[in-house]
Amino acid sequence: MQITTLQTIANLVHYSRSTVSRVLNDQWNEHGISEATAELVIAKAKELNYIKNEGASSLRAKKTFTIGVIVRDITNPFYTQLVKFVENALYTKGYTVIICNTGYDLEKENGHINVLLRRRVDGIILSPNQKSIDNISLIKDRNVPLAFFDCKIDEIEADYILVDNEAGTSEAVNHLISKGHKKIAYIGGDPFESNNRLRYEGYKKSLSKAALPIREHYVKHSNYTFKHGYEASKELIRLNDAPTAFFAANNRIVLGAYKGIIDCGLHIPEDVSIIGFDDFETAIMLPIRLTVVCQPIEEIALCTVDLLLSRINNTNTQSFVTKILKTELILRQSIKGLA
Amino acid sequence: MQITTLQTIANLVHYSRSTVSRVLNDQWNEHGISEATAELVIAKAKELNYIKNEGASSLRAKKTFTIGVIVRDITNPFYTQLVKFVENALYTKGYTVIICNTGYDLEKENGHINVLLRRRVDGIILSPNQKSIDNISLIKDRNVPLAFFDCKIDEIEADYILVDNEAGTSEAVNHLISKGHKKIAYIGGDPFESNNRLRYEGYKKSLSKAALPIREHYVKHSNYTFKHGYEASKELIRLNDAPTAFFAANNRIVLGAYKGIIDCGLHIPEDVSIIGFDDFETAIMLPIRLTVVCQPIEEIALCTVDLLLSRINNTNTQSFVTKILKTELILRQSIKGLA
DNA sequence: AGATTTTACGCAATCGATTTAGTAAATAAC
DNA sequence: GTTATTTACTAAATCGATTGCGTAAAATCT
Repeated sequence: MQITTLQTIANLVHYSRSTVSRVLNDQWNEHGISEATAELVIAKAKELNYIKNEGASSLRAKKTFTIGVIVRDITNPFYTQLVKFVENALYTKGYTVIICNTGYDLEKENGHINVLLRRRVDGIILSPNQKSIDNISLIKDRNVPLAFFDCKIDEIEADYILVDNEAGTSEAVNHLISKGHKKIAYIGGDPFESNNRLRYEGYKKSLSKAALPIREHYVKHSNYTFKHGYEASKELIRLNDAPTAFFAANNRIVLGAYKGIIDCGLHIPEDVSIIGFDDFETAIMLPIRLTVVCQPIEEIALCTVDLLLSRINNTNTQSFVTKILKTELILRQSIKGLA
Repeated sequence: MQITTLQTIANLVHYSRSTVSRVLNDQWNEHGISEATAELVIAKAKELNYIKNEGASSLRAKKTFTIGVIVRDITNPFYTQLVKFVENALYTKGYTVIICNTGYDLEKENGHINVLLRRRVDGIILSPNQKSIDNISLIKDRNVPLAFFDCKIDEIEADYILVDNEAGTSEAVNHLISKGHKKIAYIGGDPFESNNRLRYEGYKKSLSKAALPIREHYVKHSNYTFKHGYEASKELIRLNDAPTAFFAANNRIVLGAYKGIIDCGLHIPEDVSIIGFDDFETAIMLPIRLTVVCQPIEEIALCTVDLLLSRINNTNTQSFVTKILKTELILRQSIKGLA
């Protein structure tokens, strides 16, 4: 049993491929094809259960209606959500998405990028990484439309959709200060990553503005992991002048810190207040619901998709854009006011 | 600036497309092409930064090295994990994955399936749904290799990779019974879904075996949501003869029930014991770590991929297979022994 | 030297859909 | 009764890579 092609239909209705193609693409009126012919073709196509071969179309059209989305850890709920919204938005616009999970592995990132290029995707969305520079240049060299979200790489000029990390963190730390906290720790991620640097800037600015000292031993950079949050919080708690509040730079760290605090036998927020960057399901599931800085994930996704599509369709001719979205402070239960 | 094709290279090195193709596919020795020619071609390809157009290859080869994976809710960590492992396994085998999230929307499922068929994917992996039957027949009608995981649909003969829901639940309920519980509630999902039916069977069998009555008001079927877990647990707690232990049929329900118990002012496990189906990150993040029935997610993913690829490559000629994997009971803190 | 084999390639069809540039036949206009 | 126009299509090139079949030229054999 052969697969039905345009030719199959053409042979059976005794018209040419061209005619069949035009009918099935709803262009028959514009090409002087009689309604009777059109109906015949459509009926035959339905009868044979014809499904167009997108690959063949793409080859001819030099457009695949496919977008690659590369994230580092799809199991991180921040990315899961992002991917979900991106997929949905692109689906609505008629695009198919190839989601690539690199697991922080540069080799795999490289492999995925090569696959996407071989498949001639119309564009790529990427949450970049300092170390990805070489991989990214593979894309830029090919002039494949590219949009970054989540994180900025200073060395690379491109379209970025970001959130205001500095202002978001400042708002969080200001909130802690307004609640009477003076000893505030910063448990951060990768010290070379732009998000972390900006969040740290926000932290420092808020402290300075309130004339509070920035104490180095209250600052724990390392990486965005549960483990780091866990260990850092334990170390901080053991200090003689232990901080009364923790700012945690992402969803993983905040969970680790939460657990670290509990495991030390302390209570949140009575003994230690905690606030995290990123909102996520578990944050409201914890017995003490976490106060967090929430990123507008859906908005990030939609903006990124819009921007990328505008590049693909050449409707946007301005030079590179960096769009910075606002975060939202969500007050819940993990912060206590000090007397 | 034109994209480099085989023709571009052929023109520059003054050999035919065939020769260039053979060289770049490492078939030059088998076709009597001299090493000098091969080297020249390879050098020129590198110089021009040639990247093969997979679409064109696919068209010719009638094989796309693409697999569609359809899940209902990619933000459910169970599916996120599954998708991650599937993607990784297929990546290793040279396949690209198109992940489709339907959000429990049959229209969207239909749309996604049509996209996958138009793209001539080599196979589809699907977590099915009673109501998906019509959509699934679109795939079966086309003879596209298909593997199901997670859930069985009795009406459809196909390859299934499942877990032993009945035994897993039985083990969980037996554990509760062994800890002295006699009043055990079942908070379930969709009563028409095979997983839920089997889990319920396991529940009933364990009770019967222990000569415990099956009390209807202890059984709350509805759907696999947080909300259902939350509400059901509250209703159960309000009963005069409230159960001492809850079995929750998935990761969402168990979280809802957990929250419901806490919100009623009760303590886990002192006042109520709870056990859930599915392990997930939050389960160990909760202050009382949840005892759960763990599904072997990676194994499910690998088995499904292996089975699907064996169908695609025709190395497996046996008729439909249903593979049932074992679950594992993970004892943590949410179950208390009754005196 | 002539026959045979080996070396080193090329031609052209093919995959399936799209599109430009036509053409034959019917109808209308003058 | 011509010419112009409209109607209703078609042929063939194209997208880029692959492959079965074929062949010229060089090398080897007898």
